[in-house]
Amino acid sequence: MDTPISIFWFRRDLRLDDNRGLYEALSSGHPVVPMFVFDTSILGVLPNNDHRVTFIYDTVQGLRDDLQNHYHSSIDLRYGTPLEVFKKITNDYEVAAVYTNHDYEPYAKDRDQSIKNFLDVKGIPFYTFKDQVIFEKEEVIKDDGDPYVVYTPYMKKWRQLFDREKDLYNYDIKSVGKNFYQHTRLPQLDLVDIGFERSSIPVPACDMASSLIDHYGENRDYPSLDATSHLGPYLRFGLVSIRRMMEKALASSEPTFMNELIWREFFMQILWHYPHTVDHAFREAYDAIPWINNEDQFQKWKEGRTGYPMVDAGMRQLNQTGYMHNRVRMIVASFLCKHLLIDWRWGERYFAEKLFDYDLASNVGNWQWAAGSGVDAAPYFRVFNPSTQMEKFDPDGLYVKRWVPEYFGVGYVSEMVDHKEARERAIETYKITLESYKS
DNA sequence: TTTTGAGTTGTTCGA
DNA sequence: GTCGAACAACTCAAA
Repeated sequence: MDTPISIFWFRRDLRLDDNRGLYEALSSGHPVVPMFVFDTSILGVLPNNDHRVTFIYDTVQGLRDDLQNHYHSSIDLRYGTPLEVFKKITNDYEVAAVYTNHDYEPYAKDRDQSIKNFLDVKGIPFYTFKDQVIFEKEEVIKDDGDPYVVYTPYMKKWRQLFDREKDLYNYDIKSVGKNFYQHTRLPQLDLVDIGFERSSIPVPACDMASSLIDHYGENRDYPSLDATSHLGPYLRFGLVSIRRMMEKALASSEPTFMNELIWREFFMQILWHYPHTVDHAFREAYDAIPWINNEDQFQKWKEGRTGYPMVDAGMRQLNQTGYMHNRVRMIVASFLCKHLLIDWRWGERYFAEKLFDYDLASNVGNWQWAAGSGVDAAPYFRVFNPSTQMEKFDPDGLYVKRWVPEYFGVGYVSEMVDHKEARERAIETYKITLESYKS
């Protein structure tokens, strides 16, 4: 084809509405070919019935339908490494420019740099935009230019900047939608074509009702109420826009929900500034902790057979649904790191395998928080008591009953470790490690 | 440079 | 059952 076109490359922004990079592409003059790459370097390590892949696949199909029905266009689906795909696609089309949105993870940064280098040689501009956060990279920093590593001052500065700028512009493509490349017939890719089969685990439905946000702070800690939004997967893959979510959060006088959105950006900027925290403690000394890393115990934790009902309920919910209530995530994480003295990276990797809303920055940030090794982390001597947590946050046992019914009947396993002993062992281990590290 | 106040989400113990 | 203090010490942010 010899008509010059622009490519819009979808990544973690799988929506047509209020998608900045897409809007910029459509406003640029050339017809826009939307494209998605099923990246073999990411897919290669996943089981062939991975539930996130099914979710992404269905979402992309939804985009395809919308493009067809509303814009007489389609989406160009590709399979391979991004570099292979760009080599091919620059032969298939006369590409005038490539548009996409910023992506901040270490892999994504390298990937985009290599694509930029490739396109540079061909003289094709590569335009990228901020879209998945309100503030990125170095936009929220201290007066001396350093990044924040404590949440509260970061949040205050974030809100200060937000109050001043409050840029919740809606990148509405209605007026430029005619600039999609007009082609309704592009080859279809089925799940089997990318080496996958359909997962039986459905994505949790998303709830952003104002009533939920208004009572977020008071209800969110009770897993049986299910009073959280399940927004995670939708934000993770960009089915919803952060600007629209922030608008909703802003409409409520209850600050807790918005704080959660700010935590997301806090951890993203931490990962941006300190990429080594992906597999190293933010606080160096904590890398010296002599983890016990008992494989059998790890297995019991994964399967939800620890003998602590709150821990087991959480792990079973995770295994069966790809989701775990936030309160319970803290409990199981604390249990793994402190009670079992198993390396937080093991837990982090397991969550990565299972969570629908898995996001590298948040997952690493929160696991390091639980382990005590991260930014603004829980102090090491703070050990969650899984029984007390159940009394406080699942007083009627409704959550536990749902996932661990035998706890109220017969056949429930006994506690794999004694709480008091495990707690003392954890505090002692941390204490000795940190003391010897100093000297 | 120095100082000061503060820091997501807890638990245990003793009064 | 309820309440407040101790836990243990450090680092960060900002004045």
